[in-house]
Formats: sequence, structure tokens, C-alpha cells
Amino acid sequence: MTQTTAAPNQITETTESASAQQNTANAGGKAKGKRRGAKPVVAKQLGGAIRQRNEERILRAAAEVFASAGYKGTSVQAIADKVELPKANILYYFKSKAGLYTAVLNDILEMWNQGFDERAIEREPADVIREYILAKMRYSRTRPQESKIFATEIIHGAPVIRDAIDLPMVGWTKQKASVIQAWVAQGKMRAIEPLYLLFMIWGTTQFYADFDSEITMIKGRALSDEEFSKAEDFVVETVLRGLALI
Amino acid sequence: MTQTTAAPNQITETTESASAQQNTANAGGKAKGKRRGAKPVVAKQLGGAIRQRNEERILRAAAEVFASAGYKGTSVQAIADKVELPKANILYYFKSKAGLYTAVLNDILEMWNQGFDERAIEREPADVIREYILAKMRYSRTRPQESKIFATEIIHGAPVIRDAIDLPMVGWTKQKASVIQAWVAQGKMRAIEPLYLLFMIWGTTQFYADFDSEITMIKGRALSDEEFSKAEDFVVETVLRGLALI
DNA sequence: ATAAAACACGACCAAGTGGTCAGGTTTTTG
DNA sequence: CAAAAACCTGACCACTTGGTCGTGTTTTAT
Repeated sequence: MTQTTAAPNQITETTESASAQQNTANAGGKAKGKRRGAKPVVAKQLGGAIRQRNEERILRAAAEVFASAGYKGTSVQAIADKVELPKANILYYFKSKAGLYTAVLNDILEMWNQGFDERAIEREPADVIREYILAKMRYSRTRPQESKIFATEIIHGAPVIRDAIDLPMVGWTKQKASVIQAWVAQGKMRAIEPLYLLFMIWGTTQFYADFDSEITMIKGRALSDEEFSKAEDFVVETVLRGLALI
Repeated sequence: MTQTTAAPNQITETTESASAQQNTANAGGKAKGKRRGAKPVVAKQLGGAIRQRNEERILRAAAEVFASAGYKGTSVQAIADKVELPKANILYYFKSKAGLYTAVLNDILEMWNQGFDERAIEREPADVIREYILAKMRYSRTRPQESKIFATEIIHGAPVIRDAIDLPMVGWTKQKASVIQAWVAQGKMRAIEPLYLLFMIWGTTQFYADFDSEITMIKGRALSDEEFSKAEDFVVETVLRGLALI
């Protein structure tokens, strides 16, 4: 549950359309120096309190719209409507739609390197894997929007985050895979290819976030907390049994 | 592997933007009568051979672009470029982008009701589930585009196919769930909630199609046929063990 | 208090979009 | 072979979109 790798991945904008792209958006809250016309002479440090607050509100609204409509399907106006600010104002904080999108993705990536415990290799596989599955399931439950944005990005080939996640992602995965591999070598679980186990966990847990509309369609309503909890149990137990861990 | 339900679901276009929408696109190949100006007096039956051929080519190209760029991200011009036909020509066959999209989705849905064998309930759970998983895995392998289009649709709340799949999907699912339920009742497998098993299978198998770019990123290349085959084995074995079926 | 920086926003624009249409050419039909 | 249907396509248009700009207002620092 605790972090393993500190991932300082920061997505830098890629010029995507024909328009001029000058500098990067201010993600998380750390505002950067900007020079347009002859406005600020000295680089400011953190942006006013107003900026802080508005950037947060905009980010939240943007995530909502991006999640439900996709990048292209999202108009800056739609975000503006949601935060109840004029469009020009949101472009004042984030110089471009692309910048806003990368800012949202940066926020998401920060939560993405959740991995195995640092001492995972010394612990019982069943415990580590159980915790990992539960963490992923809860993420799907509490942050479906972020999950959807991420999924859509990947499905479309990760045009925006590719460079930012490429190395870190490979690192995280290799690390997790090697832990699993070690367990196998120690005879603690049946011989499997670690990658396919990770895929199964990712695919299954993401499903609950990304396909919630399908689930709702099928059940006639969304999963209750109890049902979701049962689903968690099912996934954990099935995977552990599947690995001959229980 | 064989069909269980004959699903005559046909997506009917929903007016989506402000423009006038007259009639539905000609999917699969069955062309419909159309009346614009004073052209065709008698309803034609199947469309000329030229039409047949061009519709197929367009459909194929459209699927490619839709899969990689999403609905909104796809311009009719992009499809036109891919088939090397002028834009106006593709709009001649499919009256609208939305029509083309629904045509593509109709094609996809035709393959979607793959389910358990009709006599599944009398067969061994392990066999039926193994076959089902393999079928889904193979679909992911051979038709990743379709899988991606479908996934993106669902993630965004299925705005287009909702009405078309709502009932059938609920039906298919209920049917499969009841078979599983029966197995449980017969003590043939451990007591589980069927839905969560289906979700696990869907999520895992879809992952291989939708997240292939991530897989490629991690491995440095795409999965080879051998590796994919190992993945199939892993999924089958893990699920079957997970259900206490082997 | 006052200057400077930060914030707010209506009006505007260039580019790209889906879709139409008129008039042509080719194919099919009788 | 001629008429009708089917096919083809460049030109065009209405509309949406991301993004800019000028100017006005509020906040902050000195």
C-alpha cells in the first residue's frame, strides 16, 4: 500500500494542433513563471490564493468532463459552464485545453504508482496481493473518473502521457514482476508469468470503474457498497485460489 | 462458442448534433430505400456491386480511425483519406458520420452475443468456461479495434449503442448468470456471484485488446503468438482454479 | 494611498468540422 | 442504344471550437 517508487513524472505538453503552444500549464498548484506582453517582471512563487482555489475548481470540473466526454469531446466552454466561470477565465489559468488536460493527467499519475510494499518480497504473497487488489478496487470505486480518463488515453495509444509514463511504468511493472518471480522461485506460489497476473488484476479492477455504465445497465442500478464489497472478496479469493495461495 | 440468443439488435441513429438526420445508414450490406429529390422511384434491393464493395472498404477504414481516435476525434476527412475517396463520396454511402459510426457498431454487436453453448447447463462448467474465456481472448487478439471502439463507447456511457444493447445485453448476461447459478446449486463449483465472475472474464480479456499499447510499452514490443497463448493458459487456469474447478 | 500585479471577461477571429448540392460520369436496365 | 438509376466529386456553407486581445476591476505589496 505504501509507495515503492517515488515517481517524479511530469507530463510536458506536446503541441497537438496547429496553434501556437508557448508554455506548460500550472498543474498541481506550483505555478510557473510566465511572460506575456510586459506583465510580470519577477517570477512569482506560488500564485495568489485566488489562483490556487480556482485552479483546483477548474481541475475538478475538467476531470469530470474529460472523463465523460473524452478529450476531443470536451469543449473548454463545457468546463467553463461547470465551474461557472467565463471561458476566457479558465484559459487564463491554463493557457490551453491541452495544458488543462495534461494537468489533469498529472494529477492522476501521482496516484498511479501505488505498488507493492517495500518489504513485499519478505511478506506472504497472499497478503501482498490481497492488499494490492483491494487498493486497486478501491481506487476504481472512489476515482472512477480518473480511471476512465486514464483508460481512454491508453486505448488511444497514450498520445499525451506516453513519454511521461513510459519509463516509470516499465519500472514499476518490472519491480512488481520481480517480486512475484521471487515468490515463485521460493515455491511460495504456483509457477506463473507475473505479467499475466498483473494484467488480470488491472483488467478486472479497472472494469469496475470504466464499465460502470454497463454494470448499471445490467443490474438496473449501480452496485451498492455491500455488493461492491462482495465483488472485492470475490476477486481476492478467486485470484488467491487461482494462484494456489489458499 | 455457438450462439445462444439470436440478437436482432439494430442500432438506430439518434440525432446527435443540430443537423438534420433523415434516415439510417446502410450497415452490413443491406441497403435501404432512400428518397432524396426525385432519384430512385422504386426501392432497390441490395445496392449495386460497387456499393457493396465501397461500403465494406469504408467500414473497415472507419473502424480503424474510430478505434484509434474515438468518435469525436475522427473526422470524415480522415476516413476519406484512408480509403482514398473524396469525403463527399463517403457521405454518399453513409449519410452522416453518426450513421457510419452506428454502422460500425452494428457490425461489432453482431459478434458480441457470443455466449455459452445452448446446452451449457448440462456440460461441465470447466469446459464451458474455458471455451468462453478462450473465445473472448481470441476476439481481443483478432479484433482489437472493435474491442476498443466498444470499450470507449461504454466508458463514455454508451450514448450511441445504449438503446440497442440495453435489452439484449441484460438478456445475455442473465442467461449466462443463471447457468452459472445452476452449477453452483448443483455443487459443481464453489458458491460465487455469477456476475462478478463474468466481470472478471470480461475485464481481463478486454485488457489485452484495449491496453495493448500499455503492454507494448511494458514489454518493449507486442506480445508474440506464443506469449499470448501462454496468457490464455494463465487466465483459463487461474480462473478455473479460482472457482475450485481444477 | 497608490502603483503594480493579478484577476475577470465580452468580443472577436481563424481554422476545422459535418453536411449539402448541383452537375457531371459511369453502370445498369429494358 | 437510350433512358434511368447509380455513382462521383469540387465547391460551398453554417456552425463550433480553441484561443487571443483589450480593457476594466480587484487584490496585494510598499
